[in-house]
Amino acid sequence: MPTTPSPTSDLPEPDPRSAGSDSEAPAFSPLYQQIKTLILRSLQTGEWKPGDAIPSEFELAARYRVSQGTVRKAIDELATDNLLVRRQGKGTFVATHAEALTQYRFLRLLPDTGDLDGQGPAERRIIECRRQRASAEVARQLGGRTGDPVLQVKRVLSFSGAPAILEDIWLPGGAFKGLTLETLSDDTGPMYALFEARFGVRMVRAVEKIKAVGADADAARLLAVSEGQPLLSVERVAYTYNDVPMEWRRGLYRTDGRHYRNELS
Amino acid sequence: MPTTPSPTSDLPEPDPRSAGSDSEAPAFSPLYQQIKTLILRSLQTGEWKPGDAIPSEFELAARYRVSQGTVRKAIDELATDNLLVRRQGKGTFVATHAEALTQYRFLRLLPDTGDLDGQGPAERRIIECRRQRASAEVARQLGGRTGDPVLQVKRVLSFSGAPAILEDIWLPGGAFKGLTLETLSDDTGPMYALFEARFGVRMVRAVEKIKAVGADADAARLLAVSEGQPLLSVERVAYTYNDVPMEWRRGLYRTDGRHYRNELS
DNA sequence: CAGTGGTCTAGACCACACT
DNA sequence: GTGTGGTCTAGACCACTGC
Repeated sequence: MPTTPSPTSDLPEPDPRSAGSDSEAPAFSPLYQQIKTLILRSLQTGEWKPGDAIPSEFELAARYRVSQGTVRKAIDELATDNLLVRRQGKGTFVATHAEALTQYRFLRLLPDTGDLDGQGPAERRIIECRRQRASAEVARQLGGRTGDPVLQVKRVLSFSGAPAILEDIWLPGGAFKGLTLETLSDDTGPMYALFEARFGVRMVRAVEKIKAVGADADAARLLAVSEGQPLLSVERVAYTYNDVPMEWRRGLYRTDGRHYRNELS
Repeated sequence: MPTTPSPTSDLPEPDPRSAGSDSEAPAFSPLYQQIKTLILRSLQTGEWKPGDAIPSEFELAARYRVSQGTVRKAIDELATDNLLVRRQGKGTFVATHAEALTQYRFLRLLPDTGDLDGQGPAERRIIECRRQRASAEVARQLGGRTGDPVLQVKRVLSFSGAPAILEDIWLPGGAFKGLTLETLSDDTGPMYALFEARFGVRMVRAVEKIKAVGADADAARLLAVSEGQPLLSVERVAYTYNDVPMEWRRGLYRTDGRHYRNELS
């Protein structure tokens, strides 16, 4: 952490409270919301990277010229959104997929028996990894245009030797320059952790559409089931900061002996 | 709202701050957590019912002999858990399933096309409604004992005349005395709203296990699909306040033209 | 010990709803 | 206007971490 306090140029925004004139409709926004936006911007630009400690609440308060309590409220909300992690006595850190506790946070497939998590990390087998042009469908999901360069990865995940998940993954080519079959094969650990470490892309949020489908010939072969067997189809769009889509994937899950767990509230 | 301030007997707990003695390990718990527990208790006992306004923050502060800010923090957390709803200028209200915005909050089946919600309310057809003894499985899910009285409801939900969901629902008999086929048939609107209004049971949280299965003969007939067609199996345990299980249900969803939507974060 | 986040308070003022 | 929740501040003190 720098010991020198931030210069005032760190505060491009004028003090919103000075806009005390009774003008028209200034679209009131609470200070802490604005602070939240500023912190988000620093996350997005990579000023603070996943795993890093961000400046202390008092430092940020000085930098943004607000009280510590206001910074606190902003951080509170970012922490409940899982963008930041607070650790008492140590500091506040940028959340990451590279920690034991938050690993596989987006993988909801669990064994039916036993309350424990997913029987250790899965074995990965890459079926395909190639660069190509986005189809209309892929482009739409990734918020790009048909023909944009994209990277397709197809892989099978197995638990204790038994194939369980077949995934087709599309990534925007620009953000993942240099991602190759070797990069993926050499890596152990969650794919999203690799994305953070190598490409500075942190997945923050995802939306899934789930259906029951019958296995087609390809899926049946790769998942070692008979054609037509019911599989869970899980379509996911994953987003980085500020709701920018960065991945589209379709998974086919075998759910004999396993289930997709979801919590409603 | 009562105009008389609460007597001190409303505060059975001694002021936790007076425990200043350097005793062993007092299991430190923040004041606002304790307030949260007290509020939860009033929700559980029905002192404040779904839809009711709870006392203002200042009233509660006086009642619990803490500052308004501390009550606020307690309410904040209960509000983010969807147990309470804040409405600026009006008050804080006990959350309910009987409002347009929170209706069908636990029903995640949406049409594939169109971003709008579930094509209007579903048509309900009750197939079965009978009292019986809990099987070992049902008893385990409801936290009771084999042989306990339970109520089973079996029904089909249709959208625009097309059957989409087949549900088997088990409820603890004690809490739902007087629930009959007529009660269910006469009611329009969400089942969980009926539970609140008639039995004072508010569903707060639920856990679902999702699988892909093939339709059996019964399901095929009731959902108008061919036997073996892939269906989404959604097993749910729903809880009231304080994680008391109050419902176990298994749904079979047709997912041709619809999907189960889930958000990860 | 110093530095960090966590709790609690008290008071001022703003925004919104109702009457 | 009155009463509600919503924001912001300033300061005191507690709890945890690591030197």
